Amino acid sequence: MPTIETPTTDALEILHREFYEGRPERIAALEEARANDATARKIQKLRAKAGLTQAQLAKLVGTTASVICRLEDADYEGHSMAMLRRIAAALNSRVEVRFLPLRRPAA
Amino acid sequence: MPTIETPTTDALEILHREFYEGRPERIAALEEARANDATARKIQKLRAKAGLTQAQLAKLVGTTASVICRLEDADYEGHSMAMLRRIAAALNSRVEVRFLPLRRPAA
DNA sequence: CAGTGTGGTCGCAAATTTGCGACTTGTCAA
DNA sequence: TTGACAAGTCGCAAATTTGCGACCACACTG
Repeated sequence: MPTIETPTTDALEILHREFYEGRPERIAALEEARANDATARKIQKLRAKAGLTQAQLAKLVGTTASVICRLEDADYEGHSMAMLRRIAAALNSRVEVRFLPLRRPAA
Repeated sequence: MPTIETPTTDALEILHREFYEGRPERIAALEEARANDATARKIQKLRAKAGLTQAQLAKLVGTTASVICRLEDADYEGHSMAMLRRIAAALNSRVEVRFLPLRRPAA
């Protein structure tokens, strides 16, 4: 156990230092989890904004509620552009993907 | 054949009026083709910017050149977030997806 | 010409996602 | 409590994507 010298009020920051710092593989996994969660919530938000239940959106998209539920699960790793586009189309939107420079972990 | 009254210099616009106007299904297909093409070119551009050949990027990503080639094909319809993220990670980037209001076909 | 490097196509097995029904949980109201 | 509804979980077959080798076309260079 390393001596902790920097006082911290943020438990998350401690965790970050403990498990991720200097470990690119873990950082990639973190980034991936973050991206999946972000996608899931965007779908959920878009559906909520349209005032639809999962079942209603499912019908619009041409699938079932359990599928929508899966897409809105933060731990789901299988997002495909095809499905995202179907969701978007049903909600009168379109999907845009962007490649951005890697967000630098707070110094 | 409808009489064309509005003079046009843009063949693409004529095509658009002929085949897509008022046909939501076709418009969706168009949007999809557009999105696939855009994604393909973003990958290509990102790779070019990094100064890599398809084979080199493939090695970084952990796959083969033919796979990269396929991803850069404008007609490829199978883009997945998982693969896009692998590409991004190899090129020190991250992927962001956004749902945008449907672009209104030019009035 | 032969040799090499880059981009591209095709086919097929392996891995992954989608489709969907069955079932559980939680909430709200009669 | 019962009924109804929204959300969520699980398992499995079907569909789709990925992995990868073999092969073609081109351009360039010795």
